[in-house]
Amino acid sequence: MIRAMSTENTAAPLGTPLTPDDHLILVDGSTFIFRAYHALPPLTRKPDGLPIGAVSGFCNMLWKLLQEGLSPEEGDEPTHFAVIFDHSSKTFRSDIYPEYKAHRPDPPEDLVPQFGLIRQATRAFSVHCIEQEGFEADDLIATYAVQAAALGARVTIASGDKDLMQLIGPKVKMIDTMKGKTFEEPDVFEKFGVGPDKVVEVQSLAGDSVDNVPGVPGIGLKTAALLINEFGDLETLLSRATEIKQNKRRENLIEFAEQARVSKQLVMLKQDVPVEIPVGDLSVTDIDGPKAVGFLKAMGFTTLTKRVAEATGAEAGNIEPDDFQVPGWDVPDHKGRLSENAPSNRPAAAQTSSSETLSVADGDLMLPATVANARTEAARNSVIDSSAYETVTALDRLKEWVAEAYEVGYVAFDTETTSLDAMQAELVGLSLATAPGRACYVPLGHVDGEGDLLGGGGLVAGQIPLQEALDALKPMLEDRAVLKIAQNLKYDWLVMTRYGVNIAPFDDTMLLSYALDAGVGGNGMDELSERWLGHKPIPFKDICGSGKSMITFDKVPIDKATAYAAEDADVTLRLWQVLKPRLASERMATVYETLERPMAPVLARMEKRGISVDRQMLSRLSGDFAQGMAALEDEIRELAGESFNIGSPKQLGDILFGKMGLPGGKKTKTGAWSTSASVLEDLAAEGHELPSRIVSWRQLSKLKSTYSDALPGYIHPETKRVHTSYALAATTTGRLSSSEPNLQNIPVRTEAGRKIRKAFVAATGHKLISADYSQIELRVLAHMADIPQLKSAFEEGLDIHAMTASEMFGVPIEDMDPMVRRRAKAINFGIIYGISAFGLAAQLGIGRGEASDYIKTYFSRFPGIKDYMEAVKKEVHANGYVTTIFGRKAHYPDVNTKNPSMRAFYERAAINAPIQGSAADILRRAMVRMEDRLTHSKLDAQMLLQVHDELIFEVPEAQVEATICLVREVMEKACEPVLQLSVPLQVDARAADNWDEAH
DNA sequence: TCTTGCCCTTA
DNA sequence: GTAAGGGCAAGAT
Repeated sequence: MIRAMSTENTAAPLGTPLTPDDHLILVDGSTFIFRAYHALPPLTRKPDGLPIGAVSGFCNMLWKLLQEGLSPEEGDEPTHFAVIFDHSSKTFRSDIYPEYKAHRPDPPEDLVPQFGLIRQATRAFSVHCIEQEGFEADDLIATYAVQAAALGARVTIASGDKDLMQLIGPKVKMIDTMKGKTFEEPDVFEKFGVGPDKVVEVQSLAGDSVDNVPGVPGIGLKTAALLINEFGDLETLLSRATEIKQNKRRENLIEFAEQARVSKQLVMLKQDVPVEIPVGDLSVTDIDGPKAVGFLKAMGFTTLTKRVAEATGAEAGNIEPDDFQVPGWDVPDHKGRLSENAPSNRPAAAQTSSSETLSVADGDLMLPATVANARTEAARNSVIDSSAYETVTALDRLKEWVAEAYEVGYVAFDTETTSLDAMQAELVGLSLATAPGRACYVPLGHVDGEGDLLGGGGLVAGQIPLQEALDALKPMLEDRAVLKIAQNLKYDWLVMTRYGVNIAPFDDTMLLSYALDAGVGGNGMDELSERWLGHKPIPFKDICGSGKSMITFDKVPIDKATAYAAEDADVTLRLWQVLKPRLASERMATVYETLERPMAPVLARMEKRGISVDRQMLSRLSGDFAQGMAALEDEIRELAGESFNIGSPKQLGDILFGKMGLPGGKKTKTGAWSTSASVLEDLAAEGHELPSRIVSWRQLSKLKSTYSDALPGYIHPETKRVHTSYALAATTTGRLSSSEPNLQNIPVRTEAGRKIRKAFVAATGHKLISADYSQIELRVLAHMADIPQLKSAFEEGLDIHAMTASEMFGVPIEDMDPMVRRRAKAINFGIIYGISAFGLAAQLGIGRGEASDYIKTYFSRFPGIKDYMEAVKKEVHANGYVTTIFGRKAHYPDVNTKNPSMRAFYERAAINAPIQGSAADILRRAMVRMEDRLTHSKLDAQMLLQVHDELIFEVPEAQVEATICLVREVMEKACEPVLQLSVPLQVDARAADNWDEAH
């Protein structure tokens, strides 16, 4: 219903003064225009080339305001309503201070022709459209607001401009419709530290860089509020400035007193504009349906036309579109010139470097940072309405969406399926978005909720047949002219490739976020949406439930599915608009384009291939482990004198440290005695039997539950292989992680553990090749910290730990005592981990003082390491992040905490990140190149797994030698050509029938 | 039924 | 001392 325009509304006759029963809404047109412009894709235009993105956004916002009003309370309908615009940029303020708003760039050229259209739109909606020469919209709003409030009427100002907050009072509130936020007196206090009556005083001191209001140098909002609260107002403060204690502040207040006074005149809104239209004349009138529809049709806003026609009862079919000329819009000329950049004419532009995309999308005149900031601002201010999406049930309609994707040049895309496991997931539907708020859901596989034995569970009627939909979508999804935008594309890529669709090219908002903000927070869609859009998307739980009662997406009613799924595409598109421009402005485009984006399809293919595991072997192992555990359990029961749950650290602690009275060592963080392996081993070394049995039992228990029992459950029913899932954006350093199952922690250290590894086997006629970097992190460290001894040791192929020991303790490398080498090895690892005496002592089982001495010795022998560590610490404290050799950033936002142990922790992490992260970058580079190199060499080897410094391939037996050779070359030259590492990279590679023997 | 703590596996 | 994922027990809900 159209409350504001309802015919029941008893509008006051013209000229009648307002009464306390009246409610005036004043819309700040300028705020609306700029937000509408930045919220929508820049290239939205009519077929004749006329840009109309801002007009569209404005109409939608105005309609929403008219339809919903401003407040949920009944009886708050406006009796008076107007949209106020700026007339021109020249006002009395530029006479006072020529620089006022002078540094503002001219409005973007594609916005200019839209100003007039937006005024027409306002009138088409039968809304008063107010502007007056010589005055800003703010002054008109101030005048009307003050007049109305003086008569006792309530006033609501719809704006995002904080300058208007000075008007807030008992009768006047402000609402930011984009943020859905209302501002009343307490909110002003929160923002300015003073009440509305003092806002002007504070602003005149603090100034405003956006409007070029100078203020007083060195005084910001906080200080200004402090001073005004102390002195009352600006004049009092200036006259008593000599009393200020802080030297600089006092001097500035005296020197810039006049500037502050000018600032006050600039920010103080004029409340006595001789308005041409009296406030009483702003009463609401009924909307003229046909008039509004005529305008909307002329603009080509089909959705809104339909809505307005429905709401007003206008017969849309019988109304001709308005026919009008836009002043200053020379159609042929602009069309011809702009079409160079028009999406339909740039098939190759879809996946370009981000700087090119920017210039195409936003005009050559805008700096990347300007675009990025504007997009961030616009995104935060936009509103997401998940009830406004379209459900596509007709093939023709789907084709129109596809056509729109071609027209725009990009489309946000998301799949809905029956499973989180991309290898098992069946397609249930997919969603598309071509502009913020413009999204749809295409249901394809929804079934009736009653999937019982009596039938039911059949496809819900009215869905496009799956194959027809895929046929309509496939060309677009594979076309290089359309950029596909997804959140975690690897998932959708895997699902779609199983339906014969190879998505390309693409952008991935999760990877954009990761390249820009690794370590800041999560990169999941819900979290990004809250962070960047201030919007919490519908939780998956609300749609499908959770736990045992969780339903698969195909059982979700289509209307609910549409709200959820289309919102995902909408949010993804909006996130892309915010994040993509930041690549250029923050110089992270290369990282994203070489280390992140290309990894998604590479990993997807690895996951799809999977690896073979020997189910029988694992089953036998489980039996063996169970036997071993049972034997140990008997012994343990005997030794403990009672039966208890060995898997419970709590019960074990009671037995060991309570009943048996053994000396407890470490405590856990909850204050309980630790029963960790190191504690138990210490007790065992003192001759206690029970702890050593526990250690053995735990080892078997771990191998059984985590590996031999669990792995067979991951064997895919059709491929008969195990398909892990790699997370590309889960670590702060740039490493991958693997889960379901985690194939990056398959045992290797113990004999029993290696039996698990033996169960990973090559297919018949094939071998597994394992190729791993030798000491890659120490090599990276030698390069980055520029340590001569380390570099020459690697150059000469020496045993690096022995060399370190020799350097530190002055012993010859030949016939070195293994204990001495072990100490040096621990120190080398410690360095990589951001060494502490505490940690080294724990590792080597020595005293803290001794460990500290080792570290001192190490630093004196390798002073470059110490310098490097200090430099990294300085960097992370100054910037909040550190970088790898290839420019990846790892953020540590909390590194400046005052908690000394937390601070030390973040510092160690920051020292480790460039080392671990650079090594991860090198692996990524090798992986991105590997497939092409294999193909070009006519090798059929398949990359299956990555374990941080190791790659596993499956290779036909006849190609083993050639493959090892090529793999080694690609890996060892992974830094080139952009970088020549100052140490050689060395790769060890072997082939065998199973992973254990290949390793 | 979900979350936290503990412990263990890898690089 | 760095970076991860996962199983199980026990406590929280």
